Amino acid sequence: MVARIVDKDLKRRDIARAAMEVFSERGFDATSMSLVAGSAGVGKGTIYEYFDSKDEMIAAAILIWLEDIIEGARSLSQRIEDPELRLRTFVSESMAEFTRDQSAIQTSISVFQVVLSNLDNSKWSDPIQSAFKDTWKIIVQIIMDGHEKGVFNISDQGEAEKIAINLLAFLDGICLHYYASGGRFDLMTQVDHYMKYLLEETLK
Amino acid sequence: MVARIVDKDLKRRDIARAAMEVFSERGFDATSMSLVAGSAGVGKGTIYEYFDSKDEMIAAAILIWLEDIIEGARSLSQRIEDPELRLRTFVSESMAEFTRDQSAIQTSISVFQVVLSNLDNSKWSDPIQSAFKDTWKIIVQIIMDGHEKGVFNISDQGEAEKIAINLLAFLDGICLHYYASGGRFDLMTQVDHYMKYLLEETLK
DNA sequence: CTTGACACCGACCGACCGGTCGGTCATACT
DNA sequence: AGTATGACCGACCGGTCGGTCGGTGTCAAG
Repeated sequence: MVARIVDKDLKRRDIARAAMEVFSERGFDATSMSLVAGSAGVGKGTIYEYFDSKDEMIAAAILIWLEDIIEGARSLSQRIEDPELRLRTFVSESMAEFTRDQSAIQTSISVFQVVLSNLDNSKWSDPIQSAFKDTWKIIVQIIMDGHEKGVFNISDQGEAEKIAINLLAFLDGICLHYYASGGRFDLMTQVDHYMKYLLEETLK
Repeated sequence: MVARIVDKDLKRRDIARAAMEVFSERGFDATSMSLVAGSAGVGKGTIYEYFDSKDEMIAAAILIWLEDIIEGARSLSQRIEDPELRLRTFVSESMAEFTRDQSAIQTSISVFQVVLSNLDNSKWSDPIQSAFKDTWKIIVQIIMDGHEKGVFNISDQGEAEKIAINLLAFLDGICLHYYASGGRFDLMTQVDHYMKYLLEETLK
């Protein structure tokens, strides 16, 4: 009765991963589903066995991609006791993907494109927005933890939340500029510059 | 002999302005040329009397839009002697467009989409990149001027350049996050927070 | 071997879009 | 009035893309 059973969820992730790769190379709108199918090594029809539409697919792919990065950075930094080093680690680990190879930045550009262009369709963008919010919460948590340990000097949680927003904004902005400028400056130098003043001045 | 002569350049700007409005509402790829034509109150064919292609049009529209903002902020801030206030004014005036109404932010999202997705075609993105670079140069100039006047304390021009890159990255990033979050925080509060530490700590 | 459930596929379809082009209209010169 | 010219237009075309659907291969149970 039961024919061959494949791990639906695993295959979904495999296709999503391949899709992210092509989308990041050519951009969302410029990438056809046939191309995604070819890159994933499946037929176009098969994709629609695993995803409802092109939009749903890219949204799912982005979510998987984000979760991987955030979870990686979170789990790695959480093992560190010193709040200052923990914050540094979380930031540098979040950026590690981007310093390793250019294509990750192109991927994040696609993410922005999709999140921003499909904003009206909250069905897809809500989970992605909530992934961004998770990152924000982690940073606030790290700062508040450092505050309780007496390492970071801030007035209240509201201050920590503002700092976290600005840090995230800066990180996204610097990636964007790095990419838009064609890599004409050193990414990590700029991040270090920001972190230096954040840790040595703002949080002291 | 000579029939009716219209101001080609003026009309080009009018169409470009209308185009920017539609693109910012629906996104670049999702906006057809017919729609642009309708919004600009001209026929589709007429658009091609003033622009070579859809790409060329959005690139020109972006350039016009950027130049307006930068020139406005530059001319207004340049009349101010005090370097600190001049920098504050340049920043707040650059952001003024965005605080006035949401649609400007949507517009800037379109800008990013286009600049980033068409990067390989340097023909269109070069002038836009150079407009970004102009803004960067203005900020560096303001900081260096303040340094020479003994108001800003920095080590060298390299430091000023790093600060300018980070400031620009932050401004772009915060606009993006503001839009992506659906306006869930106060834009100018966050900008003030950044400027406060920039002026009171980093540049002191 | 037969059967049937299931994963998989790619030819096909209809909608849409960027760009063109032949023609119209208004103007201004003769 | 006649006519030349530039501005304007929208029906049309070639091509593309997201999504569908009927069919094929395969594996396991009977």
